[in-house]
Amino acid sequence: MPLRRPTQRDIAAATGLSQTAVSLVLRHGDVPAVSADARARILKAAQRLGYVPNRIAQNLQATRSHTLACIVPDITNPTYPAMVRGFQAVSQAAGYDVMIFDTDAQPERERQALNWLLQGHVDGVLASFFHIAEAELAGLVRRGTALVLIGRPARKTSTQIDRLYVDNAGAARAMTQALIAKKHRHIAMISHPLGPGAERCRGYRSAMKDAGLRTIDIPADGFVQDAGMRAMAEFLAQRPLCSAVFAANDLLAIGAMAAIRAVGLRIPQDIAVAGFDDIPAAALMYPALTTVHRSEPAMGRMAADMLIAQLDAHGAERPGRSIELPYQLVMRDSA
Amino acid sequence: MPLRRPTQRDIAAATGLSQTAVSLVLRHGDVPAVSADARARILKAAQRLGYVPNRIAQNLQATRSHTLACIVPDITNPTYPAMVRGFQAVSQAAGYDVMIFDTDAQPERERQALNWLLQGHVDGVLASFFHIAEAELAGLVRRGTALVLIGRPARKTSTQIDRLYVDNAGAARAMTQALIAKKHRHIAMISHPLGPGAERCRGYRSAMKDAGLRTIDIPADGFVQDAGMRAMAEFLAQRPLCSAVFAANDLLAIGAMAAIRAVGLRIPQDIAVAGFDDIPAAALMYPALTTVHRSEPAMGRMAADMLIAQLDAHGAERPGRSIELPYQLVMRDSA
DNA sequence: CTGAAAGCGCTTACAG
DNA sequence: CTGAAAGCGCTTACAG
Repeated sequence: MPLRRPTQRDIAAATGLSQTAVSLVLRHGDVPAVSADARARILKAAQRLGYVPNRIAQNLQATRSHTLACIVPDITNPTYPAMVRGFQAVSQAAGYDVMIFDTDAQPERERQALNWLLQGHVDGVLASFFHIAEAELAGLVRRGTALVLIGRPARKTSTQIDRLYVDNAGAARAMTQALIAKKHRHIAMISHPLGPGAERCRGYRSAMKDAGLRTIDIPADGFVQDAGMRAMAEFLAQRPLCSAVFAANDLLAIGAMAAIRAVGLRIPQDIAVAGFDDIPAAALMYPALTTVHRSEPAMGRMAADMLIAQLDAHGAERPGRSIELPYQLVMRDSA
Repeated sequence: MPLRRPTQRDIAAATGLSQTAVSLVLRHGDVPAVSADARARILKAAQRLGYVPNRIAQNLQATRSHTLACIVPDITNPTYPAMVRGFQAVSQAAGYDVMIFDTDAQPERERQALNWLLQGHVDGVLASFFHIAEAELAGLVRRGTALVLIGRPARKTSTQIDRLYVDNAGAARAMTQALIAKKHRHIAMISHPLGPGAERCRGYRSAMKDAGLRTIDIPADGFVQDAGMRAMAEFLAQRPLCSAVFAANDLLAIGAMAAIRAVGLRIPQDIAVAGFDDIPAAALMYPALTTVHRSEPAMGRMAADMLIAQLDAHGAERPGRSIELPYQLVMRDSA
C-alpha cells in the first residue's frame, strides 16, 4: 500500500500507453483519438488502481476552484445553518463545493477570511461581514471572484457588488409599531451596534419617535444569548419603567427572557419580549417568542443562484443587483 | 483592470528578474540567493500589483491541501455547529482551512462526500457517517488521508481508524434508570435506527430489562423535530399507557413535547420527557428539557488535534485510537 | 548572486 | 489512432 494517490502516470506506466491517452479516456470516455482496445485497458487499470482524478490539479489547470464559500459571523446562531443549507443545495447541484468560514464577528477573523479569499480558494463567495468595508473588497472583485453580500443595501447605486438583504429598519419599525399597538409605551431595545443591529435600532427609533415615545437603549456586547441575559439583568437591576423589550435578534431575546424570569417577572404580563430572525427555537420557547421571520434557506438558495449567474457570465456583466427579501411579523405569546 | 490574478510571472516581467527569484523572495524573504536591491524591487512590484500567492498552485506543488473537512449529517441540528466551532478553532490555529459537508444523513449524499474526499480536496477529515461502512473508507486511508470517525467505537481493535465517541448505550441506560428512579414504569423511547439511535435504544432496553419493565418503541423517520412531533402524535392517538418518553436526541424530544401539548397533556405531570445532546435550546424550553450533556466543542477540538497529529506523523504511525468522551445527565424540569 | 530546469497532476492543442 | 509538448502557478534543487 503506497500511501500515495495513483495518478495518470501510474496508469500510463501500467498500460504502456501515454499519459495523454489516459487523460483523454478518463476525461472524455469514448474519444476517437484512442482505440477501443487502449481505452479498455486504461479503464481497467484505473479501476484496479483505484484512480480518482486529483481535483486540485484539475482546478489549477482550469484556473477555477469549482468551490463557493459562505462567510458567516456565527455558525452556532441557528439562523446561519439554515441559510447555509439552502446555499449548499443549489451550489452542489450546480457542481460547486461549499466551504464555510466562521468569523466569530471578529475584525481580525474577517480580515483572515478576506485574505483567504484572495488566495484563490473559491470562485465565489456569499459573505456576511460586520467589519470589512466595501472598499476592501475591490481587490477581490477585480480578480474575478463572484461576490454576494448579505445584510446591507447599496449605499450608492454605482457599486458593482450583488446584494441580498431584508429591510431591517422597516421590519424593526413594524415590530415596534406592533408593540405600540398593544398599548406598550415603555419599550426598550436590546441591541449591538454591529451587523444588522444598527439598522434594526434605526427602525425602532423611528417608530418610537413617530409615536412620541422615548427610546430606551439596552446595549449588549454581542448577538448571543449570554449577552442578552447580561444586558437585560443589568438593565433590570436599575428597576426601570419598561413594559416591553425588543431584541435585535432571537438569541438576545432568549437571553433576555431568562434574565426577566430570573428576577421573578412574568412574560408577557410584566414584560413583553420580541425578537428578530425566527430561529427554530423561537416557536418552542415558553412563552413562544414573537419575532420577525425571514426565509433563510431561500436567502441561501438565491445567493447561490446569483453567484453562479455571475460566474456563468464570465465577469462579462456585473450588474450590482440589490435584491430585497420579504419578512413577516410573527406574533406569538411573548408579546 | 485585468480580471486576472497577478502571478509571479507578472512580477518577474515587471522587475526584469526571473520568476525563480520572485518565488524565493516572496516565499522566504531575506534569502542570500537574491540581492537586497532585487528583493526590494520584487516586494515593491508585488505590493503594487496586489500579488497574493495562489494557494491552489502551492497546494498542488506541496501535494497537500492544508484543508480539513468536517462531514456532518445535519448542520441545522445545533449539536453540530457547536462541534464545528471547536474543530475550526484548532484547525485554523494550526494553519488548516476547514470545509463543512452536510450529508443530510442520506446514503447518496454520504457517497458523494466520500467521493469528494477521494478527489484529494482535504488532508484530513472528521466524519460522522450514518450509512458508509468502515470497509468503504479503506481507500481513503490507503492514500494517506487522515481520518477521525465520530460516534461508533471500534468493533475490532485491528482497525486503523481513530475514533471519538461517547458511550451512547451507557448514557441512554443511565438516563432510563434515572427515569425509573423517578417511579416511571411505562417509559417509551422515540428513536430512529440510524447513527447513534441504535446504541441509545440498546441502553434503554438494557435498563428496562434489568428493571423488569416492558419496552415501548416509538419509531421516528429522522432525527429532526418534525419527525419527533409526528411520531409522538401518532403514538398518543392510540391512547397508550405511558408516563415518560425518552427521545434519542433533543430535536426529537422537542418535537414530542409539542405533540404532547397539542393533545392537552401536561409535561411532566402527565408525561415526562427526556432528550439527548443538550443543545442550547434544551435549557430554554418550557419546561426545561432533561437531557444528556456532552461537550461538543471539546469533541471538535479533540478531533482536530487527532487529525493534525496523524498528519504530523506523516502516516508513520496510525494507531487507531478510540477515545471515549464523558457525558453527564442533566436533570431539568421536563422529567 | 542569478536564472534555467524539473516537477506537483492534470488538460488541451499540436505534430506525426 | 498515438504521443510529445506546453501550460495552469507555484517550489525547490541545480548549474552557472
